Amino acid sequence: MALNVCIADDHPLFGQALAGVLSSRSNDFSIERLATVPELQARISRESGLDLLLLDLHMPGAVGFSSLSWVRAQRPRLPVVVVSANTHPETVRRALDHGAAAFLSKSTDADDIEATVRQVLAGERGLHPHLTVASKGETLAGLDAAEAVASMTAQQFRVASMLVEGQLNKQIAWELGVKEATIKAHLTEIFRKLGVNSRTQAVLVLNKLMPETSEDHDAPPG
Amino acid sequence: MALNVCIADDHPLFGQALAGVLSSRSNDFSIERLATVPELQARISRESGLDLLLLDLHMPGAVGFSSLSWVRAQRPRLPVVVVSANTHPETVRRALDHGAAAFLSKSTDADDIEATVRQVLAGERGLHPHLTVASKGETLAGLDAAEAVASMTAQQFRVASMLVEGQLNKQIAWELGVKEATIKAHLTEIFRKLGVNSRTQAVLVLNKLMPETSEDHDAPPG
DNA sequence: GGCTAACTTCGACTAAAGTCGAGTACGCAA
DNA sequence: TTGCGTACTCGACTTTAGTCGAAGTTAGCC
Repeated sequence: MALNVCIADDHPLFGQALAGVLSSRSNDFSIERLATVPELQARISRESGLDLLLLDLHMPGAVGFSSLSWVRAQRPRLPVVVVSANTHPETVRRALDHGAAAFLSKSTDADDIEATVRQVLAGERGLHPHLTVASKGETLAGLDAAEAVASMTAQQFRVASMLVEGQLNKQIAWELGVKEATIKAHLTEIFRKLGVNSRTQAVLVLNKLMPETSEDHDAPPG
Repeated sequence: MALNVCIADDHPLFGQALAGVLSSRSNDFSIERLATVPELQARISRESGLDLLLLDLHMPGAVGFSSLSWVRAQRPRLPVVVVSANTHPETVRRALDHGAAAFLSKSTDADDIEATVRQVLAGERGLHPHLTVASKGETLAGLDAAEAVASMTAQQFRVASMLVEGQLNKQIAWELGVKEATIKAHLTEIFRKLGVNSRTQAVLVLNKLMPETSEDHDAPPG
């Protein structure tokens, strides 16, 4: 008996390649393809024995994990493999939190894709070994840097602002009227809050939140 | 005589599909594929008559438009078609600013891909009608840095790429198989080309030129 | 007053970054 | 061949960055 696999992806070439990988390796697979969220909704509502869904998170009409959440609610027993180009650990974790059976990077090669699909069809729930998942605790690595900035004291914020302007500790110390050792101590604390361990990494994180702070360093966060 | 087309994309399935589209429609195409920036650097440095390069912006080792800038500097007469899943008008405009001959969305279907490739090979420089370009309102300060990046040697480029990932000199040295002193010497030269005098400032300049791969567009389910 | 907690400051020390000069290797032109 | 330029490499040295422990300050609280 054939296994019914549905591929939901709006990239024609990729979807076709994905279908090709599966169909070329076995006659077991009966494959259908969808390219939009409305199509997906119609298909899922129809309830005709799907065995597996390969779901792209970024289809037209989909926002974040909305399509995954919806499918999981409609068909709790239908295994869903999320396929995404974004393999950020946080994204992977959230996909699994939302009930994905597995997570495939779009960079995965044919062999690994087939292996993952077969594992999921066999009832296994696992992660591709190449991927990493952010634990719920270490979320500060991502955009939650904003939280870190918000937790800074006024003086730390000033130091951070001058840091992302590329100033030396010596210059920052002069402007704030303290010794260089003091700036270093502030920076150590800033690094801790940002979850980094070097000035370079801190600059990279902060630069996303503070693209260009002007001359004014007197505005600590609320 | 065959047309030598090089596909640089780290997604095995997509790259394969792309190659399939071209080779299945004509015998004119001689196609090679690369999956990483180092491979690309080696191939471009080798100089053996390529007619067209299809370049994915988000390959491992590439940050932003760095790979495009570098290729354009090395081979000004080699037409480069940028292939990207990110079709934001600003991204499209900057790709063209950096010398891309055309811009293809990864959602483009086979017919349009073939048409675009043939147009570019025929010497035309145009944009896929489905795409829009951001108006040239803001002149990116990054274009100065783009020049600097373009003037970098292959090794300097590798060092710069790892620099903007927040790696220590020690780590960069280990990955490139040289002593830390060598990395420091490269960095001194990189700083000179960028017109800065510290690692922090270099990161800030390079980070504008390389606006970082879109990390996370996801929102919690609502 | 005595106590706690958060913020700030700093010195001494270790680690990393950055500069300078020099040596090697390769291609290229006279 | 010799000579020249470029890219790459490295060691020795100076400067900057970063950690750790500790102390002064302020405010609130019993």
